[in-house]
Amino acid sequence: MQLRSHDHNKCIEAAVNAARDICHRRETRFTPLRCKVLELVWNSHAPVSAYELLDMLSQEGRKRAAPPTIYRALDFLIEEGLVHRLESLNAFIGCPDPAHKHQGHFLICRTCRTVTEVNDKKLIARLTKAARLQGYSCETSMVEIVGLCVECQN
Amino acid sequence: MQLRSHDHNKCIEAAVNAARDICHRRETRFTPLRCKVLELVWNSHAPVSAYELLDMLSQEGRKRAAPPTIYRALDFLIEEGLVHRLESLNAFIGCPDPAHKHQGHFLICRTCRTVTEVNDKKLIARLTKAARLQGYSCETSMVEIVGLCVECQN
DNA sequence: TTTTTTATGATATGTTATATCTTCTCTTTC
DNA sequence: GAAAGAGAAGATATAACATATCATAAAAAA
Ligand SMILES: [Zn+2]
Ligand SMILES: [Zn+2]
Ligand SMILES: [Zn+2]
Ligand SMILES: [Zn+2]
Repeated sequence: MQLRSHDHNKCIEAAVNAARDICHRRETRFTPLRCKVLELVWNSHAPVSAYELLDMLSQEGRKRAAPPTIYRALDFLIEEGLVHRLESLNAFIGCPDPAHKHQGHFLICRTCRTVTEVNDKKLIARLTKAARLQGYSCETSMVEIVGLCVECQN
Repeated sequence: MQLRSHDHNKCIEAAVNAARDICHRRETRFTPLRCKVLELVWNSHAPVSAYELLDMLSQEGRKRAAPPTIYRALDFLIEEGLVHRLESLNAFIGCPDPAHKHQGHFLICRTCRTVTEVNDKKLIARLTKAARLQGYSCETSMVEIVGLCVECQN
């Protein structure tokens, strides 16, 4: 999914609506703070750090929040599969397909920082196999591929 | 490569000898400090953090070193492919095959913390393909798989 | 030897994340 | 509706991870 020009408000709205729906079905609490943080995460298709989110939250008219505020909200959103953490960037990004829980795998453009989530069955199969060949089980897998996106290759 | 009982001094010695050799061929400087840090990284087959290395270094009779000391040594060792960084653990581990530079992929046991490096051709091929399917190039890839090692499955 | 380069030491600070205790809010029970 | 309980958010402090910058030392080059 590339950025190009698109109505990003729709992206945000869709993400929030999906989240509300999912949490309602699971009977977990999609509170105003958690909703606000999810919106902020979805401010762009680029990953955002916890402290950037804190700054954004402060500029929303609220009084300055402390780090635990944002980390707790992120913990919830990650637990519900609404947000993923990018280990190599210490940053967070909204999941475009939160309905079914999964471990996200990511393509990161080193130039424009756009991140695309992939869900490649054959890749997952190969990860499992590579582990099994060494006698390991594969419970979760973190995959972050850095390269150039379509746009930046030109 | 599993741990079980083995003569770990041989592991350390082999790693240091290989490093000395590689740096000599490349005409890069395998200084006493860098050698010491490599030895400390190889103290076990589990990942070790930068600050743990600092503590270990202090207990070697040297006066307390400052963080840049260890980070600079690690930067060198990583650049030379002698050590890899585990992004999801903020930790470092010795490379068992430093002769040929490569991006390491890792199996991490969530119980005993043992880490095994894998170099799976088919996995690398699939990572490249998954990226290309989205129009991305694949320059480097971080793969960290968490599960249980052979020992811990029993 | 003098100059230049590279490595290390030292100090300060920046960035990311968590522990802990308190307060608030909402729900349940009486 | 009041009391009790559970979960969320606020507040404060601190831990854990990492880098910028300038000074000094050691090694290599001229
Ligand atoms: Zn968008
Ligand atoms: Zn996802
Ligand atoms: Zn060993
Ligand atoms: Zn390796």
